[in-house]
Amino acid sequence: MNATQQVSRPTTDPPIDCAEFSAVLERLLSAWRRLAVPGELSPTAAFTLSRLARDGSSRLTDLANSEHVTQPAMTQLISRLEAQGLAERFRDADDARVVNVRVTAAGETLVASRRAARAAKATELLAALPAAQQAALAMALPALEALAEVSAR
Amino acid sequence: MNATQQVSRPTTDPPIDCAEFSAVLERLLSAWRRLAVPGELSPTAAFTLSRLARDGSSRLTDLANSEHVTQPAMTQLISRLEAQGLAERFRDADDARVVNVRVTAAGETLVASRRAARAAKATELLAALPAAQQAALAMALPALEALAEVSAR
DNA sequence: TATTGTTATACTCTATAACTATA
DNA sequence: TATAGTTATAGAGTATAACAATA
Repeated sequence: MNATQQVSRPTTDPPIDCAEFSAVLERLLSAWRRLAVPGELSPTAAFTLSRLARDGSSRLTDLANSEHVTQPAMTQLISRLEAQGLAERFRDADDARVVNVRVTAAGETLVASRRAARAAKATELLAALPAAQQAALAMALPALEALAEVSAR
Repeated sequence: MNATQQVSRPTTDPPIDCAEFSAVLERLLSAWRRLAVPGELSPTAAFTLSRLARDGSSRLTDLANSEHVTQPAMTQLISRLEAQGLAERFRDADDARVVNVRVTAAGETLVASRRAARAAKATELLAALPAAQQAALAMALPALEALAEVSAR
């Protein structure tokens, strides 16, 4: 039967154990959750604000979809962020039904400080790894970036 | 002053941009969070159950600490998992105050099916990357694993 | 007296359903 | 009539404080 011979996949034999990769990512996510800056922001709020800071303003509905929460939940989340002075609504010029959201200066400051805090933790954790593993991560950085990109849909 | 010469770090010059790495990881985790298997389990419940399945039984207090929730919150979470037949309490032989928790067979089944679902998603997403990037991720897998390990404290 | 866990209570966040305004 | 968003209400999950049992 020649089952040992890969059939019609020239060079694309699975070079990576997807289940293993998925499991590792889950553990990383679990760990990340724990070193999240406590207090101030809920996970969804943090990701939403971070996204607004990264990608610019966005429609309320789009935010709801991309964070996988309902429209009413996002309405309330944005209201909370607005009350905290971290984000603000503005009407759409073309369609009066639409509500756009953008981060405020205070929001950007907060996002930046949270990022800095996480980067500091990351520095500390990465320093605990042997140089070879650090190098492997450095080499995989573009791939991780690409994966985040394709996963963001 | 010779500031350009690294002082006492022979070969461990930062081989990786920690801020960049942290930012990418944040995006990746944000995306990963959304493709979590929906419904049934809260994030904390899922992580707790997954941990029990991976590392074996654990004290209630340790679970609370490792998931960064309070003891009462973990008490209730375990009660919920117990009511769903996914985990169970058992008393400690040495110390009658202690409550240990373990996953049930049903719990293991659920964890396994969730893992499989995520692995399937991972397979799909990874397949969208060029072979070179897949290879880079495969090479970085042990390092990611080690990072998850050191982050778990 | 300290530690382990539970119960009581209140608050935050989210979902579903019903509603308003605009297209 | 469909779409964008809000309001109303209820439920899940968590925290703080007070408590019970054991060490």
